[in-house]
Amino acid sequence: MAQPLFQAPPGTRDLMPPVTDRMRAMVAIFADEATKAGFGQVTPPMFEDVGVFVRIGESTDVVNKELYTFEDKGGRTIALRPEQTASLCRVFVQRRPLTPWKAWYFGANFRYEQAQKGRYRQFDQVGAEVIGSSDPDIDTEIIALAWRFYERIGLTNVTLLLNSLGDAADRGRYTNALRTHFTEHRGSLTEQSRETLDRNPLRVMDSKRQPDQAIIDAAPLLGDFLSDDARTAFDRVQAGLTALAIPFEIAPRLVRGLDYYNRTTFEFVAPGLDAAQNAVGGGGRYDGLVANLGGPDEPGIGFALGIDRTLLACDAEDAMQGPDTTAQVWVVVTAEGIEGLEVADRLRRAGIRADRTESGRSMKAQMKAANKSGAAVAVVIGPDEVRDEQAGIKPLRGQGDQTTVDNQQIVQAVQEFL
RNA sequence: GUGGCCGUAGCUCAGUUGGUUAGAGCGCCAGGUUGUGAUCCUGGAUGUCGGGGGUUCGAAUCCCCUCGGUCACCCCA
Repeated sequence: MAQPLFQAPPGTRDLMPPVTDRMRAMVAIFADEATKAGFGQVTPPMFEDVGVFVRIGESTDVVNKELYTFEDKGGRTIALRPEQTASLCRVFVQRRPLTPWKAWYFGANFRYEQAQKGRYRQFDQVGAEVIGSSDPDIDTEIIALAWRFYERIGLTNVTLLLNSLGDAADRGRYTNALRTHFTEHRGSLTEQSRETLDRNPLRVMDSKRQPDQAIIDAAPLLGDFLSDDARTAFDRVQAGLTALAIPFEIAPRLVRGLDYYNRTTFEFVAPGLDAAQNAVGGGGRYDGLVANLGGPDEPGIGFALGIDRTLLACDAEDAMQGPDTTAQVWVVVTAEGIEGLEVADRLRRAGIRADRTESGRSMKAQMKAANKSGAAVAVVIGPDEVRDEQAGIKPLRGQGDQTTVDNQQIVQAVQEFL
């Protein structure tokens, strides 16, 4: 049937091996890097009071049109999280851990969007946040965490784009300058950009539409609007990255889509990823968001990395292959008893990946399955072996004849082939 | 939300200007080898041709609607 009765909802996928194996390994590497850097894992619920996410900014698409919301049986308005930074800020406000608080996370996010390559309605991210410090060296440290992660998974074709949005006041002055500039050229802008201009002039900078490019190129640059403080901090971050030998590219027009960002913002782009969506990670400082959520006026910075997209980027350069999950040994049993179960269990307890064919199949069928599994060796047990309390040990690759060992020697005999 | 392309077996796909019981390869199952895989040979099973409606003597093929996939816009990881 080409279209079964039920399918995964649009924009969602069923992740299966080997993708699941690679993702698991990737998350384990991130966990290791984050732990080494002093971050603790935090797992907030996948849904929150919708208000938590509304604080991200009402002019962002993520909240004004992509939010999955529903009313629960208690009459609360709940939203599936579209990202986790706001959730982590809520955790901070509710739990009040000591500052600076360093937390990392992993999990699914949900956005109601039209799916395309690298973009799904449910997608996994790993991320890290530091709340309670405005030290620009923390900015560097957070960027370094992401960078070292990419290095560890073997992804080499990644570009770090860096910018500073300045403080709220700088941003306000800059936004006004942009509004003036774009309004002057309003007639030449695409219709979509004109709409964006009315909502949020900053975001017009993000347009990839050809007719807009000339006007965007002529627009004032954020760098000219930075306060001395913001400028000094930005310089310090650049010095830090240089000291850590982390290459970066200043992207004066990098304007990230979430309203809460200020000062340091960055994005990781994978040019090898053959898709329109080639930003594999991004983040920035969000001083003010915690206060917005009803907490103390603590600054914060963090990033999120898309697991799906990162994996796609890895595909482009054959990186992050994931663990070997093929069976090492196949247990072939044609006797009536339960020897197959027993031997497989014994091998597994010895740490060996051992599998078997369902009982009752012919020896030929079982050997075929053994061969196809990729196992290096088969343990063969028929009525004769059961009677003699022995087992046949048959190499499945290369040459070598089948040998016979005592039942108690099976694990040891198999190990010689691994 | 908008647009392009695409829906035929488990998978990849063929199917002429509409014309008999809709095909191939791979995979799967069985046998050749009554206790031994890979190669080889033989045989076998599986399709509401995504769904609904229409045109027609006749529709996988043409028309309409609908569902789904994919890529792109928008936006973002």
